[in-house]
Amino acid sequence: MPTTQAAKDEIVDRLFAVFRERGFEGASLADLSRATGLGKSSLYHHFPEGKEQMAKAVLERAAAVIDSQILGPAQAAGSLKTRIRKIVGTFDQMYAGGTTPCILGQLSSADIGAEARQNLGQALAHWIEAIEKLARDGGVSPVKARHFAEDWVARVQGALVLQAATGEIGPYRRAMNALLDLSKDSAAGAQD
Amino acid sequence: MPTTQAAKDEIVDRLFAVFRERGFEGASLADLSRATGLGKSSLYHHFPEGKEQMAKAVLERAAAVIDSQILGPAQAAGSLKTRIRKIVGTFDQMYAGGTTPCILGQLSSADIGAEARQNLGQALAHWIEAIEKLARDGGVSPVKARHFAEDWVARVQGALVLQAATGEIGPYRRAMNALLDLSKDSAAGAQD
DNA sequence: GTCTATAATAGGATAGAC
DNA sequence: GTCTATCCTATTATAGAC
Repeated sequence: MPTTQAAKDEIVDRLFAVFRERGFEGASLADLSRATGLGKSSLYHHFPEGKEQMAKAVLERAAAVIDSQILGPAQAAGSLKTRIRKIVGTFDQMYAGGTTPCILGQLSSADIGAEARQNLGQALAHWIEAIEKLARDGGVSPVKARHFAEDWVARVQGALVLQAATGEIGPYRRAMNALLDLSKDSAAGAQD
Repeated sequence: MPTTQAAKDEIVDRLFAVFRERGFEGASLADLSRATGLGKSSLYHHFPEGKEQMAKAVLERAAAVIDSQILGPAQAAGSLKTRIRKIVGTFDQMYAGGTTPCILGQLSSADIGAEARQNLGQALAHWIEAIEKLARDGGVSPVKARHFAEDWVARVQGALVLQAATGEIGPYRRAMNALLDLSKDSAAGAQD
């Protein structure tokens, strides 16, 4: 593999952006070629199985980012408030303050193949796990923390849908605030 | 217009189902032709501007359904509890108990043209308005009712995204329960 | 590892008969 | 109002030179 990992990562990043904006069916090879600066044939050199393999790589990357930027920080040492602030900052970057779609939502109902679908599921599962950890550390009971996490992730996904449809970012902002509230709630500092 | 309105409605319903399951780019003319039982040329007879016009018709229908089945009942006479129960029942039908995508979410980031996009925005706006009314009748302050409504609609949209990705319907069910809770909350029967 | 060129096919759309 | 036949373009994908 003469190509450096960094160069490959760069390619995947560009593909990531296209799939995120246009979805799977909406992203043509011409789009992907333009975004990466590579000819179609070069794309097939890197991804012999075509678009499905590109989507798989993009979702692998998404899962890796969630593990390192969300789940990792959620489980790290430090005060709950500090961890949550860091994570909210990461979301704001990922979603450009709530103005950019989520790759997971965009590909959630597309024909991306079984392997890519598994990456998608894992990324979502780890995201939920991270929020669940934060809620538990905020003193929420195990069952409620699990539900809070699932519901909060749904809320973010939906907020991004509303943004795409109407341009409004209020729902996204309030979702982020609801996460920040975890460090202010209930019987102060229950577990942390 | 020799075609009966009922027949046209039937066609739009079939198109509706295809766009809902496959999205705009994912729905090919072949898919739409198969689902309606009409040849491509017949589809163009009904919708001379092609797919965009079909999407527009489908979203007009979605807006009409929301007006008559959600916003209407929300503003109707009757106890808050009864109205909410009826509306939740309608959602459960629309989304097959949370197992079917929402046409509004599916088309929210697609290239559907300005007119169709306006129908989409109106459908969402009326949906939010309906929930806002319910929240107000449940005794929630105006500002909070507005936020509750936007956030709840986002939550439902996101719950359907999660369902598509993972098959889980818990988030959808809990969202419906959160609406039902409006008639159980706070200073009993504040406004209703 | 990237390119130009070229298939091969699917997709959107139209013409014209019935 | 629907059909068959056809068109044209975009799209996915491959071959082979550099």
